[in-house]
Amino acid sequence: MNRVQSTYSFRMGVLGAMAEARFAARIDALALKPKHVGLMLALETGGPAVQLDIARRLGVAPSLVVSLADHLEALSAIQRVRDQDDRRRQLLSITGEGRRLLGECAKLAAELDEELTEGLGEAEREALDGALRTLAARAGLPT
Amino acid sequence: MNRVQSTYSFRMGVLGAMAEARFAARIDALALKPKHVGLMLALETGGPAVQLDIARRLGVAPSLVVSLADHLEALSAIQRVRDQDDRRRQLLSITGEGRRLLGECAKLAAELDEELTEGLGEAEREALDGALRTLAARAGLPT
DNA sequence: TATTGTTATACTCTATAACTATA
DNA sequence: TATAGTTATAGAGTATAACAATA
Repeated sequence: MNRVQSTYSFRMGVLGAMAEARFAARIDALALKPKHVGLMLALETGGPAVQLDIARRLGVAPSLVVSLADHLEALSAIQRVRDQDDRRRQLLSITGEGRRLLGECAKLAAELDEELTEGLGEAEREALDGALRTLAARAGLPT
Repeated sequence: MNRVQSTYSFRMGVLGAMAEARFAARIDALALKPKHVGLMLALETGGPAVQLDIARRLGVAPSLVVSLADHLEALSAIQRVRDQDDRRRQLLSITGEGRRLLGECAKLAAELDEELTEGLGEAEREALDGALRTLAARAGLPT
């Protein structure tokens, strides 16, 4: 008989929520939430973009991008530049401070990785890494 | 240089949120949310329990257990029985209907697993399964 | 008229605090 | 007085809808 708790979906959902909660706790000191990191990451890897594009890439409502961008702009982590050819558009781009913050986040995430994968052997850890990389790429996450 | 997007924490968080959202969409037709499944699972694997214990095991507030249990009771998926030795306590236990619903959830989760791991080779899939099983056990998830 | 961004509003999820009943 | 459960209230996060500026 199949059991819910032995599916990839269930374990991934629960372990993923744990990982996100603990990552969120760590970046809280930087005044960031996971979604802010996602937005900065989209700009870093995809280059400057208008808000509606970001909303599509992140899979969130355009109105949410407004508040995320407001917050990041207040932190000087991104810039909003009005497009002179089409003045309705705001071009978002990451700043040096944004890159610095992403670096801090990377450090914290790497530390967290150590804790989270503590129970795994080296081979198991590499296998997990490989599988997650494949799935992330297939899901369209930034590489 | 370290990149956020190549950490286990980041990938796990994003992929886990995707998995949960898609699982939630599938069980919606059964009038269930992921937390309802978690509660039934706790009763199925741990046996009958009082509400405060469930709250601790699920890591949620006792008041949330009330509404989750109300809903599951209305579906006849669980039973609440007043403890005669200590009439403040309600003993929650899963019913036949609850087990049937868990079976449906398992079927839906297994189907979803197929979709989610579509891009993986057999070896990669098994490696992922092994690593997630280890991590789930270490995190105290039901086995 | 259509589109981009913004603001106003509402909904979902969940926690904290106040309350009821039992102990 | 302490504990189990419940109800009332509040906050975070996010979406939908109305709106303003520009095309």
